[in-house]
Amino acid sequence: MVRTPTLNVATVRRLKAFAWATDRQVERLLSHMRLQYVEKRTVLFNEGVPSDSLYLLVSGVAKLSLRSPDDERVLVSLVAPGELFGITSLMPGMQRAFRSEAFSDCWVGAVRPEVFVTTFLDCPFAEFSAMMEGTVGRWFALLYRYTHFQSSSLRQKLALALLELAQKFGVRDARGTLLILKLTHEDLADLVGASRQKVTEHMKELERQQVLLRDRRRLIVHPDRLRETAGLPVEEK
Amino acid sequence: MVRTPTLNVATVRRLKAFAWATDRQVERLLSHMRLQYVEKRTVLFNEGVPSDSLYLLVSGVAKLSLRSPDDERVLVSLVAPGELFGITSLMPGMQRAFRSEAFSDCWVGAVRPEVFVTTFLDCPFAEFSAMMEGTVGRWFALLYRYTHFQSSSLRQKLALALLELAQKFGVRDARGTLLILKLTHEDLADLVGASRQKVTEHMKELERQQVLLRDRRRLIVHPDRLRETAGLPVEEK
DNA sequence: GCTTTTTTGTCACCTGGGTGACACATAAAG
DNA sequence: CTTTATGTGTCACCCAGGTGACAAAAAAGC
Repeated sequence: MVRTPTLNVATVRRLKAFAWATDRQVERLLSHMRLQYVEKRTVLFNEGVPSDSLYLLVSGVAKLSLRSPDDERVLVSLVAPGELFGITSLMPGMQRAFRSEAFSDCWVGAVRPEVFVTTFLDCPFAEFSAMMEGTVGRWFALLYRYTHFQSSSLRQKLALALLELAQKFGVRDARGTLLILKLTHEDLADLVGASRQKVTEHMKELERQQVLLRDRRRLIVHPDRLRETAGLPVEEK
Repeated sequence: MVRTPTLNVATVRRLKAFAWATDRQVERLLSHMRLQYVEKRTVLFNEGVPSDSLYLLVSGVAKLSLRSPDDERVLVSLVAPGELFGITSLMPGMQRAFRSEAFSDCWVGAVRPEVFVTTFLDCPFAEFSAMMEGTVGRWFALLYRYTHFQSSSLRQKLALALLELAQKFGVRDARGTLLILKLTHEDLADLVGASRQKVTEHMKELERQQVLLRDRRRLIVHPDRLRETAGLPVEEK
């Protein structure tokens, strides 16, 4: 039989995530928090699902991971007691970036992100989350790329990097998406952490396979095919 | 001769970072923004320095990078016009994580983070930034680790990962920092993106070199030596 | 305690990608 | 239009780390 942990104001305030909060705030938060026991190996949420809750790990260890194309699992991070996780819920309409599961038996508190924000910040949730999106949103894109790099071949890394560049610097063009940037192979090599020579080889190869083409020193990429070579699920519109 | 770009309310509102803002807010922001021309290759800020400004890239391309232990440079990201960067300034006392320099000639607008936050959110900056710290702060730690992984050997990756674990799960102990977690070599392998066998080999090696030791299935690490093997500057207290 | 399962340690062997070197192409500078 | 610098393409060679296989050691079940 498992004993429900006491989760009172004093306990919570001892967590570093709440050191700066007032008693009243913590009190309000607790009154809105549903506490749940999560048994080892149980999945709390999966990557790709809508994110509607923010979690506080009360005890135990939680695990954030993702599944790579070749079905290897990447362990992104281990969450310690006192940490907040499931932070995508603070950005509007964002899906969960990682899967979360209990690494050991855990007690987890869940709150709606709106409650969390309005408790500590007295400003409308929508404003806060728009601000988050505009500022830290891009860090997520980065984190996404890097976590996916972990288990990828150079080809896949290149595809992933070019995809990100296409989103940022691409304009539609008759032949695909034109990158309005003059990038050298060396730049790309620095971006994916590889040698210039191998980047050259793979770029040639990608050209041959019609994944991209070059007009002068401008790249024109084909996002769908890039997504495919990166091993990502092809996005349906 | 370079022409100063017109930076009026309409222009700014067209940027996706500000699509949701009101005219009055944008107006206020602009009145506090110092616009500057940055020539290609010029460094705007270096990693490790205190971060006191938030930047808006008006035109051109900016580059975020870092220098790895072995002096390779990792190109972390390219910033597109309309994006905000230098976001560490939104978290209290945080240092710049990356170096930023102009990838091409740029026009850049700088604002104090307090102005930015109070303009769009009408809540005190201190509260906002404490909230940021508590929520997205850990994502930064992750991003930090992953960007540094880029140019590291397995040894260094392991050291980096263990260092992060020590910060989260470590308790001081007569012999060093005890990790209150039972991790298998396979877990570590998933964390650093390597094979179990090689992790075993390197862990043995690290034990031999007194960087860590094992008591049963509990790890006791020596953070300073880890930092050293990770190739990080040793932290002076 | 004994048995089963999970981890650890260590091989021998293979491969993706790093390195250096150099010719060729393209762009900038004059 | 030349010259010089910078980027590209392609080698041959090497090494860190992946893979598979298996024995020894620890844990977990019973």
